[in-house]
Amino acid sequence: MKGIRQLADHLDISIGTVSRALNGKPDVNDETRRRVLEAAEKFGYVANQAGRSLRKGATGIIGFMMQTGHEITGQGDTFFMSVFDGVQTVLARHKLDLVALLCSSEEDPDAYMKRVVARGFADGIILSATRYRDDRFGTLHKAGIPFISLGRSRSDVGQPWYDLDFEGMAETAIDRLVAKGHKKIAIGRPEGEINLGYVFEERCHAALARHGLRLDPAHVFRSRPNESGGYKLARNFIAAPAQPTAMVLLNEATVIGFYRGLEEAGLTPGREVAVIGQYSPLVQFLSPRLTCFRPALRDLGVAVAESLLSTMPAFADAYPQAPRQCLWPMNFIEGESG
Amino acid sequence: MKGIRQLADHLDISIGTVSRALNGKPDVNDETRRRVLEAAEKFGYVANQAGRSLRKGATGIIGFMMQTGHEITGQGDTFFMSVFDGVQTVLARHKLDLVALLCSSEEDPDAYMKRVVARGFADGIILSATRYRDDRFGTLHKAGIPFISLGRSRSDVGQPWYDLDFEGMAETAIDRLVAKGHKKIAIGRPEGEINLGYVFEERCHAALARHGLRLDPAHVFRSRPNESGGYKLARNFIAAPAQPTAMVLLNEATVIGFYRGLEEAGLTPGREVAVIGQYSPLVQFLSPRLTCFRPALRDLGVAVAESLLSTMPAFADAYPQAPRQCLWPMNFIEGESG
DNA sequence: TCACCTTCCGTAAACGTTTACGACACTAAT
DNA sequence: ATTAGTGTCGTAAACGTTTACGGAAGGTGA
Repeated sequence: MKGIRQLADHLDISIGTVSRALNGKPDVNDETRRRVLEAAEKFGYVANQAGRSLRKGATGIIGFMMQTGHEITGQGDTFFMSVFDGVQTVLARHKLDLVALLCSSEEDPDAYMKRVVARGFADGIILSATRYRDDRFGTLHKAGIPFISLGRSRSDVGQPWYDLDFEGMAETAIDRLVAKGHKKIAIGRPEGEINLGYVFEERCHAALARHGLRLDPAHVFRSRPNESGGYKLARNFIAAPAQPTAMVLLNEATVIGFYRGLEEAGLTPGREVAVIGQYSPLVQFLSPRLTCFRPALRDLGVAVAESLLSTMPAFADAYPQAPRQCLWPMNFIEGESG
Repeated sequence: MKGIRQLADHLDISIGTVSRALNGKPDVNDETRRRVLEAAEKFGYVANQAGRSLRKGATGIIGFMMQTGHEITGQGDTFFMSVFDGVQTVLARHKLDLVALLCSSEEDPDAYMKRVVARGFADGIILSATRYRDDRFGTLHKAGIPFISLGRSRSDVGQPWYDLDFEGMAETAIDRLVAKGHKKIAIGRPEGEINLGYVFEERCHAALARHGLRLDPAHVFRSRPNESGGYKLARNFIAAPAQPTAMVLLNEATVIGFYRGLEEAGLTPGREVAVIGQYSPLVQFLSPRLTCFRPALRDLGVAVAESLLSTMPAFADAYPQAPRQCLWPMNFIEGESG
């Protein structure tokens, strides 16, 4: 079955009617519609993507941009897969499809975004791994393509955004550590321009100030958000001046390496050193169990998708009051590590 | 800049010439081409996806199909991201783009594949998470769409495939364990219809037979390929009849839970129980370090992409001798666990 | 009977490209 | 002076849909 032409010929009606029947337009006889639907099902006919989107000016596709180098944000697969799952349940209601736009580590993300936009690849975009300065915002804004960012940036252009509440996490973690008597608290943040590092450091700084403490610049550690980054971080931590007694980390893989580094030095998380991090499925299988913060990721995906659709004229009606911005809460999970 | 029409008007030449200039066709004056390229760059013009692929009958897109539920294969993000990276370096040579086709956990993978095919979404497809029986092979084969599978299936239709050499891993692991004196060796395989479980069990069975040993059916454990699956697996392992002394696992997350389960029972990997698994970036940060098998994933991506392109008429010339099938080697890494 | 409305369907244009074809100007060879 | 060839470009058709428009057939009310 090549196209609508063949389907129409087979049914001995015009392609116009076939198209209307398939798209649920009102002006087609019930019996005719039934026949068309039946034949389409039988032959496995599905409208060609290119033809349809050329005519309609819309693709029916929502793109989720990710970078292929796997050490950008340090969010693991379960993170994205859970978010995707939530996004898809919303998109399915409108027959929209989700695809992941994979930007190679060899291509500049800003240039990649320009290409995607110019080609008219997607009707809406979800951004991740947002940087401190991020040209993708401007590109999408200028092109008038609806988008939402998972993570903020200094380059915000008034688009909707959702972000994990690392600020709340910073506050709660610091409060807890201070209450436990810690005075010299260190933090780890990802290398590079990922925006959440800035947000996190700033808020930790503020939270400590509230308690009359200061965040020693020598106690702000940058590392790649992976296991070996965490391992090196542990060595730097141990060798740091004015030895800190607690560490707040953002990333699961970093925690693994950090644990190992401590262990090799004869230190145990939760005893000599307090460690607090972000939840991932493996943290409860670490020993000692990690004290951490856990966001509801599937629900986040749902909320993000609804917020995006609420900015798209074709779907906005269905989501009259989707929040445009949100700091997504992270639940505290008490472990043994801090 | 809306389209080629506007670009042509601005340059005061015809759209045909603009198109030819942009596409590197020979019959266009050097000076004219320069002007066109310059203007296109200046205005950020990129050919519209729909128009182009409608006319050409090709999209310039290669799709990598993944399932959104994150416990299908148990391969983590670093696995796919590394493979993607390799695939993209090859695709970039031909101006092809890679996108991940995300099949929702609520949609049947076979039905999803049918939709993708009928819409004419991609020029070529890479399949992952192949099942024992997998209708996607038939769908793609009938539609005549070039594809390759990362993993085999009983539903193979003569398409190219690449697969990690779990057979070699099984042989080597079993040989090693037997040489170390183990007689009762257990294995873990993923739940469900993922094909590699079948392959792996079969080969372990054969390897043991070579040594005059048998694989006790009670020592073949099925689990979800995640941490809690591995944890439960440890409890089952410990309670198993005719207590086995060694375990061969396929998946990194499973290993984490398995370690924890053993530890809670006062058992140490590499002492009371031998454990062998698959590499992931975190295994060297486990304690004791995991004895494991490591595939070169980026290179695998390169090879897979080249094999796929070698079956596509438009690109086949560049890859005259890409292997159509390959069991991708996994390097042995000696650890402390077995 | 006529006018008017409704229901259903066919016709054809439009979406933005690529490319086969032919036209034109010029050069080179006969 | 004719022919053939080369280099460059414009024209228009085609790709597979969706949809505005109009027309035919039938029903309804005056």
